[in-house]
Amino acid sequence: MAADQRPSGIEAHLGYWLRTVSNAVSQSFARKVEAEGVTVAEWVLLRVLYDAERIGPSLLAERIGMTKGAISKLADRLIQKDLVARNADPDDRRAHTLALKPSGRALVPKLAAQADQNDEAFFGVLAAKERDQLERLLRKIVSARELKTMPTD
Amino acid sequence: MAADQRPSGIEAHLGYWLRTVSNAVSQSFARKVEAEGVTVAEWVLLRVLYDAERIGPSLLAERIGMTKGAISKLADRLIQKDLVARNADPDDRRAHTLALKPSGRALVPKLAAQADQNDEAFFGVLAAKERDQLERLLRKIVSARELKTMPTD
DNA sequence: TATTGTTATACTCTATAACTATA
DNA sequence: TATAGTTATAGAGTATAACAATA
Repeated sequence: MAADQRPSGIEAHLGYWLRTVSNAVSQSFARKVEAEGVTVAEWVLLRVLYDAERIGPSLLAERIGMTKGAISKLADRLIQKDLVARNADPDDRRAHTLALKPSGRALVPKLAAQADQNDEAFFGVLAAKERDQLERLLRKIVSARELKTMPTD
Repeated sequence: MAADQRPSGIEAHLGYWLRTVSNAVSQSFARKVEAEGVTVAEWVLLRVLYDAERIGPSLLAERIGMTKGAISKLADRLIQKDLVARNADPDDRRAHTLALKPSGRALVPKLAAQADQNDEAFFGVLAAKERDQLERLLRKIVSARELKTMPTD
């Protein structure tokens, strides 16, 4: 115990390896979808809307793990790109919903294909069994901490 | 093959899980070291300097996986905080080196302890064997791609 | 008063590229 | 010309907090 007084190095932390790989994967994906004019965070939002049909910023924020303010800004950009529409909620006049426009809906499969490719490029070096392991371990951490990526507000 | 035409969802990608966990770990760490007045990137730089003694921005950039410009800005902040010193290189008058000041050297073990704590908080739910597995898988991806986190220039 | 959502502000991280000073 | 490093600019992502409208 007294033998090693040196502070633990960067590489001693799983968090470091995670950050290294995650940054590389996200940046590579960002470059891939840059041509379509969207960012990583925008892709996530678009993909969620694809399934959700229409959903309000608050619920969306909770689901994606962002603050309401961040969703607002993101939505603004996507609306400006004509990919998403912001609609009034007839029941609650404070509330709004977000939904894909046809151009946005058409874009999602293209982005999904690029996400598939990107995943393959990075995780293709792992055997199928190893990929399952990796996913299992990551999910285990997520569910243990009830992660939503970020504090929701 | 024709059965599933839906674009793959967010959760189908390992990159998504990686990003979720990585962001949470990094943000948690950022909050922890906020009290010491440093950021995650600054911690990495400080820790590398702790071992390297003195090293120039270019080599540093390559080692950490950042651009020279990013290192410059980071160094400026650390110098302003009196944690790091910038010294002229006697051999090549274009070159500089960076080195920890005593206050910076004293800070590293504290930060390392918090990094240890943070790692434990997230990865403590995994068994020792699982942690080894996770590290092995991440390292495998890193070495397969010769990752340096970011394009170096 | 509490809630929904927007807006304003600020800071980190990153990139690209222009620039300075050497070599 | 090439290299070491800085500086300038810009945009994404995030947070916090103030604010307006409505409940």
